Amino acid sequence: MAKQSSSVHDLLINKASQHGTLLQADKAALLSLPFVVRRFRPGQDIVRQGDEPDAAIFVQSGMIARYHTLSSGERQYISMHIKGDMPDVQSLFLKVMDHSLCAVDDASIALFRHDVVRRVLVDRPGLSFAFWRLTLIDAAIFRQAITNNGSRAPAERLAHFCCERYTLACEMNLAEGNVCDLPLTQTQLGQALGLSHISVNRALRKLRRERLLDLRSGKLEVIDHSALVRFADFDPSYLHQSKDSDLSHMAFRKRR
Amino acid sequence: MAKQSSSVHDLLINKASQHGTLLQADKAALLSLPFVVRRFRPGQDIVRQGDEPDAAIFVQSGMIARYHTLSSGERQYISMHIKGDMPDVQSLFLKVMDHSLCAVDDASIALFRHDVVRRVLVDRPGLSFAFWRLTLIDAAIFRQAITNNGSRAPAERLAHFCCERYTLACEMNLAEGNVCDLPLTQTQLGQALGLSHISVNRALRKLRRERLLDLRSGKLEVIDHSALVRFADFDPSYLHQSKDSDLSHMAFRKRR
DNA sequence: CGCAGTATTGAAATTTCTCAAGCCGAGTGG
DNA sequence: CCACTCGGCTTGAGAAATTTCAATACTGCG
Repeated sequence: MAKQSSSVHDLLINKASQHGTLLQADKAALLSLPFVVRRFRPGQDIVRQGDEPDAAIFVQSGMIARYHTLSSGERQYISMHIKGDMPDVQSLFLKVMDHSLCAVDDASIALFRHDVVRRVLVDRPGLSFAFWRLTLIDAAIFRQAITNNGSRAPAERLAHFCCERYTLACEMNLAEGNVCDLPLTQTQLGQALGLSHISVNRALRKLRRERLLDLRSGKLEVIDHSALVRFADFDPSYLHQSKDSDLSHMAFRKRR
Repeated sequence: MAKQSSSVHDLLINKASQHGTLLQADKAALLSLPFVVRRFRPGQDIVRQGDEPDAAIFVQSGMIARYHTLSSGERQYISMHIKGDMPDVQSLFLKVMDHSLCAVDDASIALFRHDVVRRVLVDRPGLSFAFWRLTLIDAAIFRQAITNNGSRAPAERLAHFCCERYTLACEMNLAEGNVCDLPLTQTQLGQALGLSHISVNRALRKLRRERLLDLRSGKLEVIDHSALVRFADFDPSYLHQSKDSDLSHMAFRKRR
């Protein structure tokens, strides 16, 4: 399904196809979208809270993160994004950024101008629905983060986060065996999970000792997947990976 | 702008108009949507995690809440919704519910069948964009909840939550002076904010003593708004209340 | 080789939670 | 009209968890 293609357009079409039923004209419209590629260094900001970007971001490689900055200067990471994600579709409709985006490691981003994308979406409901669905899945992931950070003890919380990251990496064929990239420092994990970096370290030690997972040098190794899922109380259905809403019956062709 | 109208259709049109530029045909399409009204008692579930609803929910009155149920049975509230909210647009595109919805107090809900709504959205990009925008604001609120629950001390956290609820109530003309409904018990507040009900009580005591707000018998009174906002580090821009993305230039009319 | 950033660990300080008990107020039934 | 009950609120005190502080290792890169 997600074949190894270096082309941004192919990636985009694959991603949209996973979340809607695309007509040939939809795919052609995507292929017609111009973009520019930019590279970012670890920690570098891509857009900042308060900005009014005029382009949508598509991740080609690497990991990027959303985060909030509190008035105290403290940082809270909101979500992580990898190849194939469009973490900034919202800026198509919400002019002012309410959060920032930064590169976590070396990342390559394709930028699609908002006006061009909007023009395509007006005429192509099939594409609108596919991208809309992607933003809804994003929202489902936010909801899980609320629950995870609010209701689970440190080790369970970290385990749940790792389950999610591993599952999403697998979906994009980015895992090699039971290992995938997770280039976050323990401090950053703490800022994502609402824990001190010390607690992250101790949670991690526990997960290692119980032989559930290992996480070092930016690589996550899932040692015992089923035990890990059980420990973390991880139910992947919120990721809505199966195209569970079959919209193919919809009369996309019917226009006047 | 939001005039006192008892009609669900008027409410719906007002809401959509606040988030997009609607053509006459868009409004007519909304008016043509059939719905049924249902009433719910406090605590009653509207849809449950795992359900596959065939209708979207529009809140006519009262407060309803999203929540997750953990395998331990513990409950985590995700978000609250009042008159004019459509907390379940996502089920148009994500078949299986990843969370539940329940009534917090007595609530009246209008139900719009998915197939009918989808049919309208296919032909009316202006409506799609308006509702899409609403789901994106929902997502922005989730992001704030992650940050609020992850980064703020109990009193600040509760204060921020109250700021948000009060601001949203004002937006819908549901506040009388500096008072609005907030019919949550301290236990429920704890389940929303990731705190024990004891901590909620102590946070509340602090906010009362400092004369920032009062909250009792389901009513929130904002005593010193500017001091409260400062204390909570509340910046309402994430609510995107001003229609900050002006899409009116878009060629909605251009169809073939 | 050495530096800077990251990881690890212990121990003290603090926060938050749990447990337990009493209070208050609305609704009920004698 | 009053006693009763139930759920929610309030408070204190001890227990438990988490954070902070501090010091030491480790690692990759120039």
